[in-house]
Amino acid sequence: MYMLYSKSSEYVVRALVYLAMKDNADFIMVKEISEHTEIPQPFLSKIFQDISRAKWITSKKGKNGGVKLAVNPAKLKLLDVISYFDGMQDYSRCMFGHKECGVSSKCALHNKCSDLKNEIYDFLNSTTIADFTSIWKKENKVSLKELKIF
Amino acid sequence: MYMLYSKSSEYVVRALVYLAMKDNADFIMVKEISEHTEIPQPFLSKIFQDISRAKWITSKKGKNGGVKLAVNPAKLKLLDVISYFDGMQDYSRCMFGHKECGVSSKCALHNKCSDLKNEIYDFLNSTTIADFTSIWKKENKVSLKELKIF
DNA sequence: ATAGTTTCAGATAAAAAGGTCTTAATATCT
DNA sequence: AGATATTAAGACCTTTTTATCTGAAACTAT
Ligand code: FES
Ligand code: FES
Repeated sequence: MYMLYSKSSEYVVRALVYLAMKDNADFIMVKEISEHTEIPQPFLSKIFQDISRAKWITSKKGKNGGVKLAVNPAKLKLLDVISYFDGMQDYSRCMFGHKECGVSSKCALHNKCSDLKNEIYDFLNSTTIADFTSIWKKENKVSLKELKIF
Repeated sequence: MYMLYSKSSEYVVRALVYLAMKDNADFIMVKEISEHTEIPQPFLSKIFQDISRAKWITSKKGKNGGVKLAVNPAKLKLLDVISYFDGMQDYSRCMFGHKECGVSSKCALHNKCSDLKNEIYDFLNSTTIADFTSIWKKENKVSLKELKIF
């Protein structure tokens, strides 16, 4: 199955959204996140190690330890998250690698392809982790502002 | 790097477009296709074996042998090609696998996500191999009708 | 201090994707 | 018939991705 990003990217988005929905005062155990997001725990640990290096979270060992967001989720763009794990895509490249297309002339689909790529890019570039949380928060009877994170 | 399909799918689209642009009277050597499309020859052979089973091409061994389209490229949808190699995607699933979303309530992005997925789906479902050939053909001073394929 | 808890770090393993090679079969040409 | 050309088939290899395991380090509470 192929979508726009790797499994690691999907997982980390899911995990970060979970964190963004919680009160950011306490550290949250990887185990808890793993259970709620259905991400294999050892794999999630590894992913958190990675983004800990990127300073998106802070972690604490030992009792009452866990992980906690270190950045404002409203500033964490999907594009950044995905690029961090999968590398930056070349959105100017023809989706099917026809290299003749666009050089001296264009295929009939060139503009249609570009439009689609642009929409994908814009979505990933304009969407943040925080964007996913809004309605869910309401359901949980907690609003973003009530949480006063950052 | 992650796009919407596997390398095999990308390759086969490129190869099929190349075939669709040629006079369909003769068999064309895999080697020639490999060189023009910059697909590793042994890998391309393998792919052709696959789509030969699917009856999209016919092949002939021995001198003057090669491969040739067996179906009208205007009937070969990208979605079919990609599904054949990568399996059918679940376009209803949340892109990030948040399973709570959409059940009792939706996240703020639900509609935006759905729109994007739909556009991807529509593009793949409405585009055929033949759609890529039009302008290139003109460059090569050969029109689709002149070729009289099918 | 000590015991218990939890992440850190790195090694390792399993699975999937991408790519190559070799031999056999088949067709054509002379 | 024999030589040559070309795909078929499948085994094999490599790399990347996904996932797991283990021991050490760090923190807390008692
Ligand atoms: S062939 Fe890809 S955009 Fe024209
Ligand atoms: S969380 Fe994916 S569409 Fe709402």
